[in-house]
Amino acid sequence: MDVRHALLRAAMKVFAETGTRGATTRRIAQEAGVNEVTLFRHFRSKDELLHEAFQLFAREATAPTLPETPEDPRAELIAWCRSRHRALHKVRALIRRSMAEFTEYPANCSAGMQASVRMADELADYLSRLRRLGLASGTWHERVATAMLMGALFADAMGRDAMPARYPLGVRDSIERYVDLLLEAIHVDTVKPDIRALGGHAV
Amino acid sequence: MDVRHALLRAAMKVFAETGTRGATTRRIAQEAGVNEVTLFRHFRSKDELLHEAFQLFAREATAPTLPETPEDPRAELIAWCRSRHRALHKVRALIRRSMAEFTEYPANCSAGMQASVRMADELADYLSRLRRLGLASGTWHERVATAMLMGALFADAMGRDAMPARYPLGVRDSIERYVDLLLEAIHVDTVKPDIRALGGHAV
DNA sequence: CCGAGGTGCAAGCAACCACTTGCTTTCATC
DNA sequence: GATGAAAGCAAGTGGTTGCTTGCACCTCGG
Repeated sequence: MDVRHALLRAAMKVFAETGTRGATTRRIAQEAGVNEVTLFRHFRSKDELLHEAFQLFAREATAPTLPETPEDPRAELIAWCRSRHRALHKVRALIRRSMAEFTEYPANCSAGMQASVRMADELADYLSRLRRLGLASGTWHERVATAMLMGALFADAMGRDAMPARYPLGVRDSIERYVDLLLEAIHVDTVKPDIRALGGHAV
Repeated sequence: MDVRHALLRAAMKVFAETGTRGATTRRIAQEAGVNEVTLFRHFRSKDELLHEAFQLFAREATAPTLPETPEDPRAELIAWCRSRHRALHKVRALIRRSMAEFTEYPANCSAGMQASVRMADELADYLSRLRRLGLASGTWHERVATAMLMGALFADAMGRDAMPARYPLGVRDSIERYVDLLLEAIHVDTVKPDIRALGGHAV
């Protein structure tokens, strides 16, 4: 089963680099270090290979969770956002390709979108809990607040390397400040670590 | 020059549907309603056609502007965001394809990215003006606040039709609430229209 | 020692790709 | 009515693509 797994991984890599049309069976086989004929001995067609590769990829996705009972919202949200941003940024090329081919091949995109929806559900529930526990207040809509934070994370992960001018701060600082903006917006009183008291703010 | 223009428009349309590799000269010519040979009489190669098509597309982009002296930040920001969201959503297929091919063909993507950076500059400047005029306050970074709002708009425009579960509210309401969240985050006191006082908030 | 299963290799298939050639048709202008 | 530019049309070039065939090799367990 070693060759099979190598082919699946190679398929994902080549797909991320060149998309479905550009991911030729010759390139995938070469990337996996096997003969092209061997590819067709393990998979009936290129489509089947790509399909199974996407399924495997979706299964491997890890999901960090927000705590059921919030204790330190700021710390918990920052940790969650960092983990999420890291995961997005790591597979940004693949996400870009999948999104581009969403109309053409919706199946290849659906796994990632389901994961995205699950993440959004989790964050929205967490924000609702904050309000229910009296840790947050205001007239905000938890789905909109979720869309805002996750949108910022997503756009950051996708565009940071392509448009550095739009992201003068480092990833760590930026994420911290996204969370701080959201916390202000939903009226969460945070006890920021001492370090921040010294750091001051933007020029 | 009519045929030439039809070819350029057809090239953009087919590219948005299928990407560079999928945009064959046959399909583009068919879409433009001309013979494939005619395509090569007007453009030396497929690459040249696509390149000129991107340039034309970038020239046609319109740019709504935020006022130099803010008067009603909420209304001005909502209008700006709506216009920006509409523009993004209209060409979302093209943006997705361009982003996917950013690594392979950076040139095709650069025009859109430049427009995006210009927009971000404009918004960041506007937010700075708000603070300078005493209309906003706090320790937020104007580039991060900009990234957050534009990220929300971008992700919304790209993902709303693919993941409706994440966007239960309509476009108009959502944008209004993105802006309201941002205004709370950067401490802008807004006088919301009376309608909102009646509307209540999320369940 | 045998045979079965997995692999590599060379070659080939039909379809499609970007692009070219040679020729005919259209049509406004002189 | 002649002329020239722009377009259509049929055919063909060499290269790539997904996929197949036939055969040699190699490494196992029995």
